[in-house]
Amino acid sequence: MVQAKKSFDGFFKSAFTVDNVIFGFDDGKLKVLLIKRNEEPFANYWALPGYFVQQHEDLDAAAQRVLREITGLEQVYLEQIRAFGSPGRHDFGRVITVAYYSLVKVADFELQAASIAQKVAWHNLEGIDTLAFDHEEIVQVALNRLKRRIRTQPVGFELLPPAFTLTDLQHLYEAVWGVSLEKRNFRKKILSMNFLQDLGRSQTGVAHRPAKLYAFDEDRYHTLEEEGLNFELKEGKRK
Amino acid sequence: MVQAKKSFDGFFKSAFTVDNVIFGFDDGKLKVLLIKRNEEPFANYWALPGYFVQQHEDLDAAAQRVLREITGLEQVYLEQIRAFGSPGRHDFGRVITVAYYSLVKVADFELQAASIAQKVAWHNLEGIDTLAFDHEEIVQVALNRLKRRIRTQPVGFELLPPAFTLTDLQHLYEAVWGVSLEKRNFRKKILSMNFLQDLGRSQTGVAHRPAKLYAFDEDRYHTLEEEGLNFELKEGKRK
DNA sequence: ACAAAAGTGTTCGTACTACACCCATGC
DNA sequence: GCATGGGTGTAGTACGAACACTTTTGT
Repeated sequence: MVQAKKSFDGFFKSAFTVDNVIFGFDDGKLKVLLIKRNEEPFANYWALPGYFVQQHEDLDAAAQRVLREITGLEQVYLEQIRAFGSPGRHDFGRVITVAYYSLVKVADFELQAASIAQKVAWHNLEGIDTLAFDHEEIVQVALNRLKRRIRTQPVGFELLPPAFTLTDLQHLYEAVWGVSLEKRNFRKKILSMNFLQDLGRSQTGVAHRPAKLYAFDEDRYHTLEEEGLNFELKEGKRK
Repeated sequence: MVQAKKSFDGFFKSAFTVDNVIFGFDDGKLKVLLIKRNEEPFANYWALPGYFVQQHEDLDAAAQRVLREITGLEQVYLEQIRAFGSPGRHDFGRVITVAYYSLVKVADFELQAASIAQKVAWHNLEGIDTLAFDHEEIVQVALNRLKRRIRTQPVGFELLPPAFTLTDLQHLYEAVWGVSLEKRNFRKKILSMNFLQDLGRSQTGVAHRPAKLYAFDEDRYHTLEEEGLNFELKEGKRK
């Protein structure tokens, strides 16, 4: 066995990292959390938070660690996107990265610069230009994944505060898909699925009729799902 | 820079492999191509075809190479699933694998045992029990991906011969989804999308009314897609 | 003539689309 | 009282679901 391993030694010269596309939703816009690197390569470039995976660390755990270091958050939506591994994507040698995306509630934490970063900041998705490594591509792929996921899985709520209005939810879908949706139909569709809990409270301090607040009832959703509900929204065609 | 790299040397001790879930469709059943390993670890186990990625090789290219070695095929549908990387999934050290799946036409090639394999054979998806490494999990994830993909992308045709009948196509969907579909509705839906080309020929030598043969018109599909067609089939509820 | 699969048309209900007006609050 | 977004009902349409019989071939 040790004999067998010997002949494969030549392959054990690579490293891998995880990179995390952390999405947030604030001010009606979809955001991504980026760090300004202070290490080579790509020092002073904006980049996705990520780091090398430890020798005995699970990939998911590594992604979670990166998330925790930057946000302090533990229990958030986290899903692997895929691996990116062009040779030559990293100066130090062969490094493939396993990309993840997570959905967080922006209000839940204060940004904190980690050891790898000089700065941490939310960026609007449109305004993103040159990022370190192949991170622009990763962000694109992450966004496409998110667009599809929120169509058929109730993950949008991960980006909203625990109590939100239907309009908040609609704006979220509009921001992610880049479309505008018809208010009445959107509300009917969402409410007909019956997994939103009317909190019996309303907004306060707004200069117009205050909107009702709702919460996503996860238990109820799972019950309905067992019973054959299939969550699915249409993107519509309007720009 | 060399200085900078030095401190990261500890991370460059890993290897990665690609593993390929090669799907085929034959005899009305969905199949997976497996090899019987002749090397440690897991010698004599059935496994997904896969191998170490070369130091300067692109991931997609590595997956293609594995496919070519076993099937001789080059231009086939190939898509990355994701990375699997529990520590301890490989005896030789830290090895993560990047899994791919491909869709091939069974009739297009003769199976040939590669250097890594004693035997190569198609296996029915149900009959799969113990595989090497975490390959059972990978097959499951691949199957789930395929189930979703064929709902909204015209990839099913990759599994069928260039000329096929509507019943062939229906059986394919039924096999992948594990449901039975209603013939008239299925045909109406498919034909209404207008991207199947009626070849003007029919089956021969069957002991019943011969079925018309169709081909998937890829150019036409792309045109229609630009114009806003959205391909989508429903799984239905019937078992 | 019989077996075996191909092929087809209609009805019904559901769910999406489009659209315009009144309501509650802050200033 | 005015500006601002919250909230609702209805009619038309399109699409999916269900369903049974005739047609063509080989044996």
